[in-house]
Amino acid sequence: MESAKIRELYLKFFESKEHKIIKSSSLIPLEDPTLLFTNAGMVQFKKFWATDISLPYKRATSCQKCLRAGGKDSDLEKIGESGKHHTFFEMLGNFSFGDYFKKEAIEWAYEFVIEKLKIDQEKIWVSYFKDDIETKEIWKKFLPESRIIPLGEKDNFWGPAGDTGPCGPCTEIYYDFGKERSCGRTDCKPGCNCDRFLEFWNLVFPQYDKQKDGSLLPLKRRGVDTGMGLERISRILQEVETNYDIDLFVPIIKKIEQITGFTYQQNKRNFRIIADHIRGIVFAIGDGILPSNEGRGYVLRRIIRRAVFGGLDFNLKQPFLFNLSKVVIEEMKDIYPELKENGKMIEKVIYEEEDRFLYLISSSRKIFFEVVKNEKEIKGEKIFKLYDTYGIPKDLIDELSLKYNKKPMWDEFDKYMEKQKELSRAKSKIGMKKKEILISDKILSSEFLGYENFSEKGKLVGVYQGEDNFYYLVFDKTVFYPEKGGQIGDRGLIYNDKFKFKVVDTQIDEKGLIYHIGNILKGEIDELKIGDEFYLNVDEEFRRSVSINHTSTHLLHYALREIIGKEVRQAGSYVGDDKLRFDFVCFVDIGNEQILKIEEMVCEKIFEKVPVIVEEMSLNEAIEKGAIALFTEKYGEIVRVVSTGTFHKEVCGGTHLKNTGDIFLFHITNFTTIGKNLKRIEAITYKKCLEYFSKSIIILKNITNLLKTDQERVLKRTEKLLEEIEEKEKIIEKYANINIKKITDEILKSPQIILRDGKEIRFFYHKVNFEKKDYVAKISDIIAEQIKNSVIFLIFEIENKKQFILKIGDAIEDEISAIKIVKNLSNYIKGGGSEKFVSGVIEKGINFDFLINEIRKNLENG
RNA sequence: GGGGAUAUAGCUCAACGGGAGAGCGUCCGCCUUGCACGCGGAAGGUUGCCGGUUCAAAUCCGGCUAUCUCCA
Repeated sequence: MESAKIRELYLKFFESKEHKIIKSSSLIPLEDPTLLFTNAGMVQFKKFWATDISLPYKRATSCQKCLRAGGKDSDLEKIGESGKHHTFFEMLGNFSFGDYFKKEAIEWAYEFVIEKLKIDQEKIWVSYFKDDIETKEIWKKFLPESRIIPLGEKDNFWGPAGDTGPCGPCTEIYYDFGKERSCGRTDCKPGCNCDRFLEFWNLVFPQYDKQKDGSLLPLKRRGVDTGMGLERISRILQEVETNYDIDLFVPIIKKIEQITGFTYQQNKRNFRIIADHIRGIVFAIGDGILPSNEGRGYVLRRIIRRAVFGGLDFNLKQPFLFNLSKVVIEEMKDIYPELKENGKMIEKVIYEEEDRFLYLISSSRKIFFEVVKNEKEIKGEKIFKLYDTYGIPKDLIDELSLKYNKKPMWDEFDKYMEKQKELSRAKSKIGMKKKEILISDKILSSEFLGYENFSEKGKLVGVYQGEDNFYYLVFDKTVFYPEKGGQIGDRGLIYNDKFKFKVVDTQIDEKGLIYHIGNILKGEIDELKIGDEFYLNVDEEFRRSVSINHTSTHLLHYALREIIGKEVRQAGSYVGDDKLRFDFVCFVDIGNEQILKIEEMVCEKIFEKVPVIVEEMSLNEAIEKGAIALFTEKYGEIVRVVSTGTFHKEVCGGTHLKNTGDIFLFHITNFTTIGKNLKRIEAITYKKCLEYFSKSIIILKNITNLLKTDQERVLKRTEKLLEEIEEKEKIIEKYANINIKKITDEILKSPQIILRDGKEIRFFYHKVNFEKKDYVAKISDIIAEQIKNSVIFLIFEIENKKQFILKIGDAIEDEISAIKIVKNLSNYIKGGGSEKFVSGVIEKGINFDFLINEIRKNLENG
């Protein structure tokens, strides 16, 4: 039976049992910051069990794309050896939220397996959590007790996905490949690590809610959460050896064979790694993840690198992985249309990342030798440096070591690795230290009321003092917007009749506490009490400037997508009161004309006076309505959608204007490329624009006045002037050279002859009138060139500092060291340089003739 | 979020705290029927940004920004 058929049968079967078919959610878990990737079908439904929000449906079924590559249940390292693990896979599941429970779940599962998949009843075994007798009793209706196996917590107590959330006992369904595949032990049964039994469906009965401290609370709504790996069940039904032999993998494997010229049979491990990873890569990029050096992007980068590394054995020496993406997209595009939409981008991203990694590998050899030099045994510290700093893969270190007969000390390496892990764990938890001064026993999150109001009364719930000596005040309610989503924190005043506090910044922590950071203008910190009431007043002008810039940022985002293309992806932004900055990923070149066009389009939308409307809705609804969601910040259950007219919708927590007309003016001040495929636009608005324009105009006027011309001709005039300056500089250079020659000739006339060990030295000294060290140095060069046994001492003055140059001719450089002379005379002159050339400064009040005499003494004896 | 590394000419990179360089590329000239090669010459730099130490900073110190990399 084809995989596609199984997928369809499954969803249809549960639809017939009154389940709603729900689309697979993104690999980025939108509502769960504890989770790196969506790693199970239940992720998008988690909230339906844990909270009591209203349910859109009580039963659901889905085919969910999943990635297990980072975090606690990473399968990344297992890929290749076994034929049953994947980083990317599809999970079929049916779910109940406070509706049906164990009985129906098991009955339907049995029905589906026997009736629809037509699996022989004799082949079915199941396991259950040892304390869950209820489940055992239900299974006894279908299967003999000998094939119903109790297992412990490790195998049959599931969850949670991430650190917290729903979890509970589960029951697993196994396929029996027969005694001949057994390990032979008499107690061989499901849960045994041999090849006889393969688990293919896990039915979880969530009934607990795991808390951050590890305790289990009863779930608001108990339910059912099942997961059947599509690849595994396909393997069983298609009667093939491993997951990699099923119809979903055959085209990929074939394509790899075609590209590499090797066969799957020759190199199963690498083929599996590549085939598995390319699917994960394509789907991850398809969901908007890009390779980077942190977070999800970094995991993606590692997957791509592992795949490329697997391909190195085939001697391809050039990117190949990107060619495979087409196969995956072609195979999956009907079920996951986002792949087709992003097809070209996916290919390009993979190609560039491959190219980058191949470059890293080719430069690794050089780095390797630079670090290990002649050592036979490579110390752990050095291996660690190769791995940690330069990112050379462990396998490659082994390979290079073997080839050049060196021994890496991996035991030592592990110690360094362990140290690094501990350090990261420990440090990342601390952050900025704040000393508690007062704190309410009831820690609640601060309520933000500042979208509509600029002023509000609030009760004090916490006081801290930071390392920066600012005080941090927390209130139950506030109108101060904390820094998030690129928008900077509010400023303003907090006061009552005894106390006045100036807020210079506002921040929020992961619990949702909002800190008002600043210093005391009136009153004493000791007099504050929990529960004291204060007036909280945001600086309205400041807030307005920030809001102008935030709404402008949305317009800029819109214009970029219109003019450059929908594929531009926001990478970060800064929204301040003085300016705005917008970073974005973009694969094409952008010219100055396009920047002008973007600016024009933003201005147009300002002049059109378009209303800006803020609505609240669920995230799914927002996405369905076409709102852009960035996921750089944690979104709550309900999100704010900011619509600018009818043409732009964005999920955004920031503060905005009511109408784009209130921006008045918008001007792009800077456009730069800040990294590969990463560009940045900086812009100003309204008052800053006016300031900027009038300043520019005044400057321009002053320039035209100075150049005695008008605006039209000022550019040409300037160009001409620059040309003239260049010409004149050449003339100056020429005359300087003439002058230099003249002075040089002058100096050459009067050498002092000094005898040193019977050898003649010609000593030249002079005060010269140049204010450029280069010229003075040139004089000494010419003299030294002509008189090989010369010592030249020249002094000159720059900015009231008496400076000198001391130069030694080639013929006597072995006997006389300029640097040594300067050292001997360190009471009078300071400086340094080489043996042949020294420059420096003469101490105040030192007589020239005296100095000459001292140098002469050095030349004679020193 | 934490650690390590890097930032110099259009590109790849040099330069013990002392007068900013090489190779490739670009432009001009020569050679050649033309191309490639070869020869000669020239242009090209705020040494990422800001501050500090010093007589003197590409170099040392601090901060910022960006990139690479490992970890969480």
